[in-house]
Amino acid sequence: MLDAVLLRQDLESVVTKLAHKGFNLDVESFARLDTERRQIISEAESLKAQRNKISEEVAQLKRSKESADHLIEQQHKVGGRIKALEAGEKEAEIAFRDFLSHVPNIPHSSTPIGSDESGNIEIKRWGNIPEIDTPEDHVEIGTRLGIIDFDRAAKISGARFTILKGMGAKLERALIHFFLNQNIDAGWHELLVPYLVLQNAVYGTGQLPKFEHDLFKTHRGGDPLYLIPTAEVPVTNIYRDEILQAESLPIRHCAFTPCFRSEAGSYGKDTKGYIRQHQFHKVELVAFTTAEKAEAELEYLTRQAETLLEALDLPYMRVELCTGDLGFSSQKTFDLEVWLPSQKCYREISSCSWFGDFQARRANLKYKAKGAKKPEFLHTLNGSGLAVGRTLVAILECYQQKDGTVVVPKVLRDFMGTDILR
RNA sequence: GGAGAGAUGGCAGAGUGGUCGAAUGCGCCUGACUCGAAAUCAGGUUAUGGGGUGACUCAUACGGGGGUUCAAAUCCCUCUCUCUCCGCCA
Repeated sequence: MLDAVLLRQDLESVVTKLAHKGFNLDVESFARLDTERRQIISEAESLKAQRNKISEEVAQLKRSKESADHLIEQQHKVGGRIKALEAGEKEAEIAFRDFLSHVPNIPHSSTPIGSDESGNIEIKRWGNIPEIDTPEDHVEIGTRLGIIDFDRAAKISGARFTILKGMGAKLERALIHFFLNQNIDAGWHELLVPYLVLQNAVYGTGQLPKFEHDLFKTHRGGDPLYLIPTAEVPVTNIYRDEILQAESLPIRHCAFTPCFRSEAGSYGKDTKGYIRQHQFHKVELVAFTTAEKAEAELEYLTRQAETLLEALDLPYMRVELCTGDLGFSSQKTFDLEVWLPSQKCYREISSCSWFGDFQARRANLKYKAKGAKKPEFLHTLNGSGLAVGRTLVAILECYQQKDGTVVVPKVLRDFMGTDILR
């Protein structure tokens, strides 16, 4: 959520920046909701002040055993008006918050301006693209080796689910294990978190209210529960309603979770294979830090994800998203894309984002510097480290051999107990 | 699933209708004493929102929501969570 004060004071520049993100801010609605809210608050509060004053007088009269009937009568009327105003206040507050919660984050000043992904900027490429004359795709390889089964998965769960078998399942597990250990060794603190979360958690990271259709939803009793679309949701929310000490920052967490996405908006894209699934595995990196340290933290986090690809010797590219391709909550994002021989292009495998205080304001994540008068909102960042399924796809395709076998990346051989999948 | 007990400031823990944003202790900060430290003493120490350039001021908050009342930490309803016992279970 954006800072209402910023909008009030610098509305024009906010409008321009949001336009770069393809968002048209309704200036009139904002001004109206903002004024209405403040007016009703002022009115209600002055009445409450009056009520408190009279209550005080009543108390004094009662204490000295005098009659307070005339005052109590007066209070009756005030009480009724306060009740009405409070209802209006609540309504105005909800309307204002609802409006703001649909407004995306402002792109960072360093984010390149562009309208869609064609405006993204390549930052770097790493690794050698394997030369394969007629590459098989991971579906063919996995099916032939008997380690991936799409058909039977469809039988039990429908489209966009997959069964991994034997060495396929083990490879997925090896990657989870490898990613976690690498991240932990680099100082990221592991968390194992719930996969079902309350509504306010999904609101806190910004998937709600706008992107409800992307989420799987269930309930317990009357409370909705959402299956997490990424570990970002439970992990980012763990410090909600707390005030952290500035000296403890940055806090860096990594978490392995399954992720669940209904992806209603993406029908027709990647319908075949293991690229886009309703359920997939991911190891996520999440960092909390101060405004001053945040930009450096984005680089640090992105580098951590890159080292994982480098350790696996998978060729990748780092791309900076332009304003038009930036996610709802993000102000600056680097995507890491891995080379897929069958598609002859790079595909996203990690998205490393800096959210500024946008998520923190929604989730109420704060820190206080030593000697500071007021607590401030944290800056949050996250990125995959890495998406497990897509890494498995990249390995099958990049490490395929002419004889139909797949070489196991060096760093996974101990865990896999073999050098080659055949 | 059944029975019961709880939820108060950073922590511990008082408070059962008005003088309570809340005793007391611990912690923390500032000052005094000291060469310095400890001990001791004095003072301070929540957050959010509204108004004001500001000093400041007003409002709200005692797990969440609703109610009773002129007035609620305190009474009533409800939800959530925690703990104890029984049952069941991975």
